[in-house]
Amino acid sequence: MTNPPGTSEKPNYKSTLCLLSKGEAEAIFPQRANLVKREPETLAFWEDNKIYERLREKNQDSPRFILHDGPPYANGRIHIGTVLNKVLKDITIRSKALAGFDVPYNPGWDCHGLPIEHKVMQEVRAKKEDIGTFELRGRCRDYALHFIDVMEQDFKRLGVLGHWDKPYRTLDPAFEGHELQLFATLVEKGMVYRNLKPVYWCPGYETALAEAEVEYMDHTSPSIYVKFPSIDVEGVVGQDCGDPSKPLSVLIWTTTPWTLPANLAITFHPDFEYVVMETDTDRMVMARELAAQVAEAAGIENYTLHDAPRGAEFEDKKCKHPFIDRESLLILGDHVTLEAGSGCVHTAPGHGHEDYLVGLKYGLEIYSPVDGKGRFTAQFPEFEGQEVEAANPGIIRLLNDSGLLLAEKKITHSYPHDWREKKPIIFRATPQWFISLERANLRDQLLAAVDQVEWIPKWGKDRISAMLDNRVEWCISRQRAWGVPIPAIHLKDSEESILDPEFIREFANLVSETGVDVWFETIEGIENDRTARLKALVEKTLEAKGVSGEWKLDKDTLDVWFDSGSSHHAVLNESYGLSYPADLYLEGSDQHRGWFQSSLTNAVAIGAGAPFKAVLTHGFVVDEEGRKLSKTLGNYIEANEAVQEYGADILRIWVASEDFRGDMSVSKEILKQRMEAYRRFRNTFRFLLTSLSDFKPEDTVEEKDLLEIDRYFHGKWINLEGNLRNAYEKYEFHRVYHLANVFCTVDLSARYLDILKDRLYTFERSGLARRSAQTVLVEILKGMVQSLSPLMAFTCEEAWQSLRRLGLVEEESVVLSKWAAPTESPDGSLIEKWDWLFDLREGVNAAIEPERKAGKIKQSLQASIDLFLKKEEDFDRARSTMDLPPGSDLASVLIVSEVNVFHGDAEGGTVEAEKTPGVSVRVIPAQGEKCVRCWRMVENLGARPNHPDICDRCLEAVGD
RNA sequence: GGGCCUGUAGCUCAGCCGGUUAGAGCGCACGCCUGAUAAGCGUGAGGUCGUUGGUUCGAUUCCAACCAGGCCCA
Repeated sequence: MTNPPGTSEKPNYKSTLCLLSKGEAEAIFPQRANLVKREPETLAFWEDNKIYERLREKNQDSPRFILHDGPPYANGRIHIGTVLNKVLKDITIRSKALAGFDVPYNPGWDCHGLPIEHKVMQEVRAKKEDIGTFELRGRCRDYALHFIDVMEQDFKRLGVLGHWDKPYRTLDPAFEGHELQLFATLVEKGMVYRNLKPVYWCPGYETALAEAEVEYMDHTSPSIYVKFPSIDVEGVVGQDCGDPSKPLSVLIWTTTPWTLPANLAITFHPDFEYVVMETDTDRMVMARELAAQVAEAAGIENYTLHDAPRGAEFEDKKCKHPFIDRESLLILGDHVTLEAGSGCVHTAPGHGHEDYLVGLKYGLEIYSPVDGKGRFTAQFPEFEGQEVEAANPGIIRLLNDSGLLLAEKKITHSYPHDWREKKPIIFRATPQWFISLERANLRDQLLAAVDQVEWIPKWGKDRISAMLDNRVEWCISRQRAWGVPIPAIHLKDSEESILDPEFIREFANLVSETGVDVWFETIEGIENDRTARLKALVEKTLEAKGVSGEWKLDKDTLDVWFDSGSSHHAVLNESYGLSYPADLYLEGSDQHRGWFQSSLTNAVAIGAGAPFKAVLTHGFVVDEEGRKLSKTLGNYIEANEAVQEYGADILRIWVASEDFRGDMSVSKEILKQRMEAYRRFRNTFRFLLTSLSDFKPEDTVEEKDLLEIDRYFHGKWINLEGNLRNAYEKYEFHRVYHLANVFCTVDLSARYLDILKDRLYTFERSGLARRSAQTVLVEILKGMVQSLSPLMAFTCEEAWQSLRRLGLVEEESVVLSKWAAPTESPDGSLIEKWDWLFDLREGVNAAIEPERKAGKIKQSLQASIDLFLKKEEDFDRARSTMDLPPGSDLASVLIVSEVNVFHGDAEGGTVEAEKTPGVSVRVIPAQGEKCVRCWRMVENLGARPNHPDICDRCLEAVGD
């Protein structure tokens, strides 16, 4: 190369370098991600080429890994929490595929239940329409199907692989059929029973209300203190409790006098201190802390308080009901508070939730002498037919007449109202269906099953065990329209509902065939083929039982947790090409109460054992301060907006980067940081790809011939890959992210690649040194792209396609690739030596810095380094590295022009290297002239007259 | 109020069975380069390890209480 005629500038030899133009580099792998545009293209590539289906086919003979999808509720677009969950599942699927498993994944949807019914009802009411259950269900179905569609698109956009063409949905006839078959088995085994339970009840509509249909509003009620005369409380309070001639009673407080007829007990707190308040006429038991309040409310001025035992001592004593010939049992409960009342709580198990629970514990009757219209029944004859609210004054009068009313006031407080009519509602015991944890040893079986499962993290086991320990029963019936019916037959002249296993099984078959709507059609008197079949089934069943007469079908539906809790039965079978049990359930930690428990209960109850071998839970998405996300707090991140703004890969990286066992923070700031990390990964891929543009598999250099530094970085990669696989194996995805990030940033970008630039650009194109580097770079790049593909699914596919165009990989998609058998672990002493050299390099860089600040040196290539090494072994290592072939020699590693090493103490002008004790560094400006081609300072430039400005090494590369 | 969980630099994470000046990457500041360039390199400043007690010769690491937050119940 010579100067072009007429110029006086030195030639720059740039065209002799192995450098790509910007355009060439862009063609290989664009620098800018443009994820929002490019990701859909990658998606189309996967879909058009049926990559997931081919993955299944390719691995069909491999061991299976079944991740059973917990069905999200189909009532809206995805949110950041759903993103978290689905991405974790996809990372799992993709990493298991890399590990060689066959990974079937059928996404599911939970379709029934109140939120949808609610939403549809609102629309119906807004239009003032009048529709029946059947019509309502049709609209609910449309609603669910619409959102399944929307969510499917959202999930796919995140890059989630799976059988989107064969999802499972709890509204599918096949699903409902399986669910009812499972239910039949439970009935057969005698696990299902009927009992009373108080629910919110709207007397106006004569219907049960869900909690979401209840609004709390101010309401004025009577506030009364009532004396329950002692039967045997005397024995507990002892002799020194005032004048024994005064009657002793237990004092209760209530704002619903009408529930007194249903009183069966009085609840004490086991740990509170109680007293006997002695007045001029009475002795009354109450909590010490509330005594003054009671006295004030009752206008009592003269009284004495006598110590009584703590609450626990009162257990099992009895009082007389104030106006019914019945006993009231004294019992204990932690729900008693000191906020108001007397500390002795009027307990009517048929009219309150906590009363119910404590009643169950003590085996009390769930008693409720109130009918569906909110009127007293014949069980309370004095007031039969009266509406309960209207009966309050009468009951108060009754108390007053018997002298058991201590005080009466009015109180305005928050009280449940019907959300439609805004009328006060009541709590009333109604017949419900239950699965008992007590029967057939179910609880013990559940706990034993829990023991067989791997809970990740481990505390999941404690959490679910504690819940099972405390759970008495599972109420599986709901008075709703949008659900799977409980197939019970009701005889007109009977209180009973019949659950017949045979009938349920045949009904289930009918459902699998024609859908569950037939039940509701029959209730509404619609006549068609299927309702005729159902009616015939009912008749046949009744006949077989020897019963006759008019019948009706019950209107109750199954709890939606029963739906999703049946998914193992409906999905993990041949119809989906799956098998039982699943290897993994992966959901948020709230599902210990929800899906994990309902699935486990249903599975164990039918004798199938736990439906999962392992259960993995993740935390919830919160903001940077650890607070929950909310639109009103302004910390809300809209999932689809984030995908549009940053791209799915950024969200995927975010999911991977945080430890999901705790809560996961998200904010714009955090996503921006993930974007920075993404850029680093992307630029590294790009640098590697462009450095390999002239490399062919046949250029591969054998391991033994690799330059030493190349062997070192190859070894570092092998170690890292092992660690990455291990992290995936343990579901520690955040370790994958952090390990890869550090490797990319430190080992590659700051060290290896920076050092390699000289070799890749200036050395002879097909010489051993350059090919040696490329050999290792291919390995690292392929491995990185593969191992990071579960995280950055889109970008890694993009990089894989670039590798394919360069002829460096075979498989059509990174999804179809597999991890190779683990490579032999690298030479430990080599690693140790070079780790030390890189520590030394930090000392050298630190020593150069002041020179740079002083303006004596700009690029490190302008420096010459003297190293003083005290230890002989250190000296030997440095010395031998100095003499390694170009590219692997110490000067190349330090990116300086010259290195001299000395054995012994430091001389003047040196800096101690911090990380390598016993080594001192002196930095001096390198002598000689700058080679215009490789930019090193060299003393013997111009060995050949026609190339006066380049060094010997460059001469070789340039040839002539 | 109860069960389970979380709390290390601005952010995301490491810190094994308690033991020398608590680490990393990002971000930030300053500087270099212009042959990864809407890139790359170097150096540096940031932490009373949620708080308070206790155990110990010694605690971020063990125990207790408390505070803040999360999930599930109530």
